[in-house]
Amino acid sequence: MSEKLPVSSAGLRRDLEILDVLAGHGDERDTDGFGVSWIAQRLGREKSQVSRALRALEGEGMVERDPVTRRYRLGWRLFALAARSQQARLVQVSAPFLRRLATAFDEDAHLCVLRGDQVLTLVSMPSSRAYHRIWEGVSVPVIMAAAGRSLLADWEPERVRELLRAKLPAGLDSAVSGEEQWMADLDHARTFGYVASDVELDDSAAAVSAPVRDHRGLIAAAISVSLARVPAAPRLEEIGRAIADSARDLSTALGHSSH
Amino acid sequence: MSEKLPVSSAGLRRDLEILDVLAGHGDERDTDGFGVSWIAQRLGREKSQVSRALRALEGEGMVERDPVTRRYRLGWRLFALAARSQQARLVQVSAPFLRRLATAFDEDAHLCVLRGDQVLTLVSMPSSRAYHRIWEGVSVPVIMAAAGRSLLADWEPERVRELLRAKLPAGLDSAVSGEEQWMADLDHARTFGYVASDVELDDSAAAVSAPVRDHRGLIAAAISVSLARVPAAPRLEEIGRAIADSARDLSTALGHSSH
DNA sequence: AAATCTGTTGCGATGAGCGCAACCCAGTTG
DNA sequence: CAACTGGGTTGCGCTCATCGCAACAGATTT
Repeated sequence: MSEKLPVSSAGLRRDLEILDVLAGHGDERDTDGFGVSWIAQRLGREKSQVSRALRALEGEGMVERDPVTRRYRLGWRLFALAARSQQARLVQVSAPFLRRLATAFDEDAHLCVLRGDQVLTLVSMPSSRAYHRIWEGVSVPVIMAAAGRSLLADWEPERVRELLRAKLPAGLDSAVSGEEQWMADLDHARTFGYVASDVELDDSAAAVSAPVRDHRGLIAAAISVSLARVPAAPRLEEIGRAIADSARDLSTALGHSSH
Repeated sequence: MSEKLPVSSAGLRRDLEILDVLAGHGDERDTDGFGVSWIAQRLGREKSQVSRALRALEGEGMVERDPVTRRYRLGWRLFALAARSQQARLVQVSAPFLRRLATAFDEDAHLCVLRGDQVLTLVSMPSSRAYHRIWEGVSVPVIMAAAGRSLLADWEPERVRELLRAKLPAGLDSAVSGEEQWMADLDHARTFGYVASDVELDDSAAAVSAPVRDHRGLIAAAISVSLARVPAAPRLEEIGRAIADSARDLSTALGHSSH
């Protein structure tokens, strides 16, 4: 099982793989951190390697070790760094807008950005619903995410079609219709400032999203609200407009002077 | 200037020094990032080294490069890592703080988060008292919970008033006075970092709570300590300050850089 | 055009990190 | 008790990834 990858900085990649494991893979249950062997097995790496890497990371404050259970978790330094990243500002500015939406409809409201062909959720304002999956920090393929419609709204139609053809599930008919649906959705997002879509992977029934623009007018993020039940058409439109309004106000707060 | 330190993992240290520089600059002004040479000089390292390291970091999403100014700044991946583990870490890290408070005052200490308009208690640290009600996993309306004052501290006043008018029990006089009391409490929480309130549904006589902020600067939770007897004013203030201190330290441990 | 300032890259020497295996330390089990 | 299991650490040669220099390539400035 000896890897002969071309090269880059292998150490960095190893460290980041470890941090990714420690960040917990979405499933929230295991809250006590993880042990060396478990991580090593999960990554398919040598225990010794992981052990040494973790000690180094601990020395730098990137991870912490529970002195009694001897398990590792992410450390203070990582969080301190994250606080200084560009995204932190975006999050702070958007918080009140998300809160407003979350309480107005009592549904989860999210702020998402596009990273490559993945949609990354930066913030989730939870509703009062019983139990909810945590999406913060999680990436999903852009074509699977409701917010994807808003994030791609400004793309060249050709590029969108390319992406869809590469990524859309193969079934021919559904793919073609899916593609047309997508183009219509993007059009709707551009025209009305919001777009509704049924959601593929969330447990919600539908979602509405709206693009957020930065000071240059580029789409920097998307607000998305997931709906547990699909409302009647007029109500859906009303919700859509509310979200579009929020997105526009947020854009203004970010320095976007509305065209 | 060739370093001959004993060294453990030198690469990691180098990478983190670079990230620190990118994060650093303390000042919040319009930093559009830093160039290779500047960073190299600041760290006393070879340009080439820094250049290569940065490219690797960029490839992993730890830093991003402005395509026009060619300057680097912290990337999305740090933020995503932090956001993903935030919830789990909150529970872990808060435990010692809660325990310290619980033993210091011999009163129950709780960690609560906001879900929509409900307050959910994640952790309860029991005092030595005989009778102890279990709150973990229990949701109560935000306006009924002592911790609510801390959790809403960052809300815009209009939004709070909206919520109160919708939810506060109808009796006209009490509602109005209740509303004013609430706004005063929120003000107190913001100014002093803690707030005391008499409790509506607990069997305790009063409670003190304090807001906890995460790496994004958002109020992620509240520490609350319920008091069996209302102490004299000076003592109450002392307790409040202790809780505020705990909350501040916990915030720091979560990566909140107190601006 | 020369001078600077930026950032990237080719290359040989060398030392840091890899993987294996041995080891330590607790708990379990027979 | 000895044998076993599963967690984690460490000793040690071998190899290859990284270091630093110096040359290079663009932009800007003089």
